[in-house]
Amino acid sequence: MSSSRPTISDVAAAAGVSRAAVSKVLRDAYGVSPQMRERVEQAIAELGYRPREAARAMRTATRTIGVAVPLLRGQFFADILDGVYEGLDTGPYRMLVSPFDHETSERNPGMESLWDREVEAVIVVSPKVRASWLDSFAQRLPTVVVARHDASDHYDRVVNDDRAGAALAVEHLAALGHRRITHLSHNVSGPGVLSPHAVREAGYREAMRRLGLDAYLSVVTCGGSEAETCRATAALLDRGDPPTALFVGSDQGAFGSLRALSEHGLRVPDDVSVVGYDDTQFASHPRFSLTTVAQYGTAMGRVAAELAVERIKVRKEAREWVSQPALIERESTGPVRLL
Amino acid sequence: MSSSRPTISDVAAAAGVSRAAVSKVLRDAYGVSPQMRERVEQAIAELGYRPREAARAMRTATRTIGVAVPLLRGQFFADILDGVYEGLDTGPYRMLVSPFDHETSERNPGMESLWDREVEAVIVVSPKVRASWLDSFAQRLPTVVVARHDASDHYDRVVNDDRAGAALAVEHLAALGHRRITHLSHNVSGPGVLSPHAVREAGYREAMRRLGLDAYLSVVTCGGSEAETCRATAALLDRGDPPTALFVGSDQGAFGSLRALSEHGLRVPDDVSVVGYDDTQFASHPRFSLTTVAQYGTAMGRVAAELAVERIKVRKEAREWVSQPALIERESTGPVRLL
DNA sequence: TGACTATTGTAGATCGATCTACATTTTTCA
DNA sequence: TGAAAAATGTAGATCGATCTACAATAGTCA
Repeated sequence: MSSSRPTISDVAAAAGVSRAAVSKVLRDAYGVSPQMRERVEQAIAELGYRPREAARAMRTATRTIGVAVPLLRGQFFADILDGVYEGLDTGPYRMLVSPFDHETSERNPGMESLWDREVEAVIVVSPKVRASWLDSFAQRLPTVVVARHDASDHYDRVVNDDRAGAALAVEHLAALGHRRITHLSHNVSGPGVLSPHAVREAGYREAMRRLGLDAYLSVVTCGGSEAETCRATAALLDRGDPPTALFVGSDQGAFGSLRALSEHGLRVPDDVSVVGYDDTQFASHPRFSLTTVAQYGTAMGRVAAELAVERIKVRKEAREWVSQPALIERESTGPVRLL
Repeated sequence: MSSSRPTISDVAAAAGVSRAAVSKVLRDAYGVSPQMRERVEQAIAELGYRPREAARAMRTATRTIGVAVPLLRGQFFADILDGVYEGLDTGPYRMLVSPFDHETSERNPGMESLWDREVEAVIVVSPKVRASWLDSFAQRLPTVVVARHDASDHYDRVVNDDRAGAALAVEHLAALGHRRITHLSHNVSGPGVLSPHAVREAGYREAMRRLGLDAYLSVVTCGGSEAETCRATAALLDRGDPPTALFVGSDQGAFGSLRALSEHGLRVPDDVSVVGYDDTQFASHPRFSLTTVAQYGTAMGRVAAELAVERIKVRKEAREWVSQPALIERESTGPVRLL
């Protein structure tokens, strides 16, 4: 009582009824007369009472879905979060976000913290942790993994057809006459991870071969930040014999490449064509006008939310949902320059 | 037991000790022999036991600080979240994020949901809700409000000196010879809110007057998204007599203005100079090279975290921390064109 | 040895909700 | 009217941790 948080007992005392009666009102349960409801609701309003989630969680499900994401830089994560929010907004589930920074290949602390808080399902973008860890986690708690290709009998997956997406990019560039197409890949994950970037790289190699461009295969691997990709691109340009086109593993990275090209005094697309991946917000800005492969992050988030809810309620077996990529042509790509 | 989550009793049974003994090991409390610790830890590992936060919260503080932010679009929010994470990373407090979308002027559901979860303090970016609501909330739970200027005896504030920031922008443009400087303000909040945008607008007016440019005062108000600011800028340009310089209330908005200028075939800075606010990631990209006012969002987040922790532990009275803005000159501003 | 202290462990109350089982009152209708 | 059914309310167990109070055991030293 007094200065600390009011409890259900305080409300009961104020309304002159039992704790059970208040609980019934809170839960909209059977057996409450209009008069009692009235009295209780007034007491609740007077005291500013709100039930403690922790106490509820002792007896009932939390109606909460947890989302674990790497620290929130990067437009693509924001797209996914938006989608999850949308997907849950109309239903009874709330969303709780646990950002994490210290993911290792052995464990994901963001997911563990959500497990501690008894969320009913977890949606996760976890690029580093090994698939076997995710798998054992998912045996305890319904889990939807976004943007990883590892197969699993235990967790749902929402993933883009990155192989097809890479093919779209390569075919587009090849159709413009490019042969020397370098792929800047962010495939930096360790063992036990089948990342989208690994699949994009495989898709790139496959498409290049299919188009008879084996001789021009060229992959540079670097981190996915703008700065790292900028550095990697600069190094590539400093080597003799630079490519006429870049297929970069993300928009974020592509912006870094554009920075490096600009600093090298090269024009886009006149000297070098650039294709990104994700179709993030800035790609469409006229200052970038970046040709890119859309994977529809918001839709992926929305689907992840739906799968999570489904899995809590009824479905037993794991499912996979694949988003179909589309090429968005803009002005960062053009015909190869004839010598 | 069996298939559901293991409890402390399961661990106790497996280790052949009492529940209290396990609890001691968990809390690193006094009175545990090395042998007992060994046995208990082994049982914990075997069962994959992790204590339920909800059960703990019934008896002890949660050691959690909640962060409530509008849905996560916008680089500036991401900067703040990063800062909060950094600020808490070394201490005992964890961070929980509650994104919200349906903030009204009467209440902020994200903050309420954190209160339900018994976080020990709340850090919030809440542009819409009235100050009086924040004030009454803060009387129940330590609260740090980021990016609002409303005075309060109950919550801490972390805020930029927006008046000075606006002056920096105006002075910079005036020094380049601009007179017809229009301010695109995102000051769209209702009553009971003293937003940074309101203060920037006031700062703009004050600086213009101080510089003898009263006659050129011109403010256009629009939402803060890129799209809305783009539309507002386009409308402004369609009116006759367009300004030679724009001071936009945010980088996000400034990117929208750049889009509109580009679509109108106007060059920056040759035809129109543009200044943003926030110094977000993309402002430094050569494709934008946006002159802007830095307010150091990451530092603000870090300070907010420190204030929150301080307030939980010891401090009783509310404090204000003011970040000093700095002008970052880039290539989106230049001398006014002589006719 | 025996008294005192330190160490190691446990029993059981407690936190604030939910919810079953049951008691009491009111309504229905033969 | 009176018995059955429906409506309304409460008592008290319960969830899984923490933590106080205390018991049992081991160690110390006059």
